[in-house]
Amino acid sequence: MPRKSAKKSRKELILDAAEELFAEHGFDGVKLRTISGAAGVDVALVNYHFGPKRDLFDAVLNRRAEVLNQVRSDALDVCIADAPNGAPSVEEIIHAYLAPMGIVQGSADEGWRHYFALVAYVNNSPEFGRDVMSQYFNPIVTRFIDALRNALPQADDEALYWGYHYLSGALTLTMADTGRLDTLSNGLAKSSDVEKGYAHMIPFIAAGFRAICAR
Amino acid sequence: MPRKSAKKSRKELILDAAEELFAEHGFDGVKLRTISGAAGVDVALVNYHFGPKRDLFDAVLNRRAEVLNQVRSDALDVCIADAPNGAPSVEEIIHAYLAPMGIVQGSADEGWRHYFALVAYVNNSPEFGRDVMSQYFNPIVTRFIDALRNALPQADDEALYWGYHYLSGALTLTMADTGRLDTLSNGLAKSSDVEKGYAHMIPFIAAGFRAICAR
DNA sequence: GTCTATACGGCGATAGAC
DNA sequence: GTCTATCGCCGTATAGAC
Repeated sequence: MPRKSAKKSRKELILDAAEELFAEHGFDGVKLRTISGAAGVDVALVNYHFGPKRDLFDAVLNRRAEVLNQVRSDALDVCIADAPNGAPSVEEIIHAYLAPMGIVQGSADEGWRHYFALVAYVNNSPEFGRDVMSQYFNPIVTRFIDALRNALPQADDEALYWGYHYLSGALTLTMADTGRLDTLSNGLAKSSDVEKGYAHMIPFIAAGFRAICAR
Repeated sequence: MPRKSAKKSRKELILDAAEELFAEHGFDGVKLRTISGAAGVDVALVNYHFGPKRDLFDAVLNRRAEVLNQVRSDALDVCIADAPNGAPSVEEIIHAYLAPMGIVQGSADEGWRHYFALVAYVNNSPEFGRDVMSQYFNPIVTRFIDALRNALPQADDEALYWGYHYLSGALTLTMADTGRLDTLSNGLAKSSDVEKGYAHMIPFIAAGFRAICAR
């Protein structure tokens, strides 16, 4: 078992290539031959390791989902533990929810950036959005909504869910990193500037939650 | 030329079918044969009317883009005209930006619902997000950002663009209507309930803009 | 257990004959 | 406008080499 930067197995190389290509072109926009070519392996090896194409797609999603959930869960634990009477502010909760995005900075691994773009694709997809997102992320999202409910005592539950929906949309468009923001703003705002994207997002979303959850 | 509900031309039937299928499965997820089958015409007729597949995709986007831009532009004009000293509030501007969504209610035409889902797909796509969205919507978006700048005098321009980015993400996920919100909330919030989705969105986004544009 | 060479049945978009 | 042909490539299966 490769502990640290041991040379990657071919199985991992396939996952890396699939991750990047699925994120950029979607499930149907990628041919298995393109993936195998990018990974430098034979086409048949993909089928050997993962079976049909759809199973490869799931394997890609699966690989980092657990890590992602753990990072978020830990961040939420910490912010609850640090808060007076265990009730962190809305800002602190949103900050914890965005914590995994810090991985993308500071890490030389491009894989996470591709993975987030893939999640953005999945989240907005009518084909996969409901089932796949629910399968991997519902438990952790529910934890965050519980924390938000606690921080906003007068919140109407329906408004809370809509608020999360807006947060989810804003976040995934940012993760998709399409470059449109750059074009629109003539380079003033850069969609690749994740740090700024997330920094502005915390007060923006927190204020939104307060606005619709006040009574 | 069919003025009102004259029977649809086969060209329009093809556009209708393509609109729905592209919205649901993305560009690569749809076969021309599926489109022609759904439209009840021969495959070759698609190529005859529109040329290659990509041109059909553009034709679908094009068809309603002008109407959409006009509706938004008119709504903005009205809200500027109605406002004291021509300076509408942030809420009023967001409301105008969401105006076209009213089309989807009150209209029996399912086409608009499919079109909005298609725009959601395009907006989040790394392949099309930058160029296609800019091509069709940059002018109108710039008008709205100008209005927002006017409503938020202390606004930093970069923050303004990020704010629009979050609005865009929240809106397109709502338009994508993936049904995830229903699953997540156990049916308490319904992603098909566009009226509620947009009603909450106005105060949510307006508060967000105020928060990051205050000094 | 890992991997490669090869093959195959099917269907993709498109163009040319009519 | 329509019908038919074409050519290439798609995902997948398998037999067998390391």
